[in-house]
Amino acid sequence: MTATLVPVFAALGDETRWSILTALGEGDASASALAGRLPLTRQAIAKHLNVLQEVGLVESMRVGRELRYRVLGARLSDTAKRLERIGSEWDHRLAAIKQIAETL
Amino acid sequence: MTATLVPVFAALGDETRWSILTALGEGDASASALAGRLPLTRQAIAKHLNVLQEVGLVESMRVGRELRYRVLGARLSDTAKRLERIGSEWDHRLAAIKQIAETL
DNA sequence: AAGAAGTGCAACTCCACGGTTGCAATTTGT
DNA sequence: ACAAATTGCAACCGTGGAGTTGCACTTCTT
Repeated sequence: MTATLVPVFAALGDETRWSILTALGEGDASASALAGRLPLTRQAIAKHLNVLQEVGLVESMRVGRELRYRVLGARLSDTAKRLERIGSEWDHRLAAIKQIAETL
Repeated sequence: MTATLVPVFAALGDETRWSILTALGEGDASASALAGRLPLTRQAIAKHLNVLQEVGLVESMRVGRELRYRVLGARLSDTAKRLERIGSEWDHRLAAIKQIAETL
């Protein structure tokens, strides 16, 4: 469930994937439905949705004969928190190093 | 200065780039110095450092004949904040949509 | 002055990724 | 039972990114 961080960033590092996410933000939808709104083939979209699902940014559920997808905003918030932590730790470490370097 | 968000994620979506960042976390270093610690050519590292610099995750400064790089933790924190925002907005929107759907 | 250390640039290979097309399989509605 | 809608799978193509090698250029050091 808690996919490692890097693949999540890789998934978010693609413009068209964001267009799919924002399109999904208008409401849950299937790959075919999204293909109607975006300049992409259904299959291309399906591939992207798989990527997004594998890193937990999206979840799917069957509704009759269609697979409906939903954005998981929580995953974004979670990722953000982890990134924030790393960022602040980095600053602390750099500050510590600077201290040491200056006291030499 | 404030590079668009997506390229930053693309830069962070690479395992070896993280290894470079963490290596840099031990203290500022040049591409050649890093090449001594990582299983990569100096040129490969230089390319990655360019990518990281273009999205503002790293800054460089000349010291004699070498180019020394430093991690910018603040950029990570900044990116995290923006991501957090997007995530929460998403949840709000989804909640709103759910409301509407249920009151139909 | 000369060699060592470091950077910059260019060309090349390899492969993963985004995208497409085509067809089979499943499910729904009438 | 049949046609339409939807998904699933596989093969294929093109491009860009990661990495390497090789060489020229600059800058220390002695």
